[in-house]
Amino acid sequence: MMIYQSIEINKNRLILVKETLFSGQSFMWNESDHEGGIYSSVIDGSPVLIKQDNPYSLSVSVKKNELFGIPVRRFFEHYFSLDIATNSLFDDEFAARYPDLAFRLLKLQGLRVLRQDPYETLVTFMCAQGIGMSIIRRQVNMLCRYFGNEVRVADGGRDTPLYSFPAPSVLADADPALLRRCCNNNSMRAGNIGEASRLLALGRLDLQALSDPSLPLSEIRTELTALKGIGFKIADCIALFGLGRFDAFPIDTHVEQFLSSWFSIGAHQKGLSQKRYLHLQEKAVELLGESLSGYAGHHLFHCWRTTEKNMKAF
DNA sequence: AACCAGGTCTCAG
DNA sequence: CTGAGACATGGT
Repeated sequence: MMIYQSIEINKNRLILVKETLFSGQSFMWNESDHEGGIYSSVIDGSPVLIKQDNPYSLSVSVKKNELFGIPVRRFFEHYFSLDIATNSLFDDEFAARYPDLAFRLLKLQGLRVLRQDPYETLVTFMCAQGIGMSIIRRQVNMLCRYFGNEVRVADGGRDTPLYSFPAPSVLADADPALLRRCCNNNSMRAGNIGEASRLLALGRLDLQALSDPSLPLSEIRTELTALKGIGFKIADCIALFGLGRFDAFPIDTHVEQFLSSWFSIGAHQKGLSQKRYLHLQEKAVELLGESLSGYAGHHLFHCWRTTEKNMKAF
């Protein structure tokens, strides 16, 4: 018997975005014109169905009363970061300086950055080096398929198998050849993910401790970049998407492009050295404000990809 | 057919 | 500290 919970959200238009669905494990809200989107995932070992009933509300189906010991409704309010006012990510000064952009961003007020599982986020972004979203998604899907646990869920009429994201101890002991296949045949990446998983399984690295909101971002970055395969960008992504640090501002190839194109930040050089990365980040935070720069940056990221690069929705 | 994808590491200068 | 090359493969 499925327990059916309903969540209503502000008066924003909201739709599930599939573009950022790396795995079926993680996703984001987005504005869109169609309704009725349905999304399935495995959270805390349980199959979860999330459905858009109308532009203003979602419904969540899950067999449990609680996820991670938190009542389901409250969990999803946290998961979808409903505590964040997405209509004030960009202030009046920003709107005055960039009126056209501010207008375009209005449509994205439904875009929500999720508070996702730290380990899942870490592995997912370790899979995201210099390749397209489709390959990233495939890697994470394969990791779940081969190393996660299967759960079944009634999706409308049919019975679809879902797979949980594997625990650190599982990837820590994974068969190297199979792990490499799941990592786009990149043995270096597979090795790095295995090594990071081993450190976590052994307790040498504690992502829970890194979730402490009082930690300075620089300290989080220092801890994460100590791992092979994690540089500034991925460390900041883990902080933003996996540690709930909406003040973390990752700079990838798209962000670098819009910083230059829209805001004339860092226009004259190319290549992202560590020094330049920190410089661009400082300028971006100056522009977007300290506390939610990463959240705002994600709105800009999405706006750039959809309205300037004309990339597909998923 | 090139070139770009949610980069990072290594190694030379 | 900076720059070039390797890593790998699907999309446009």
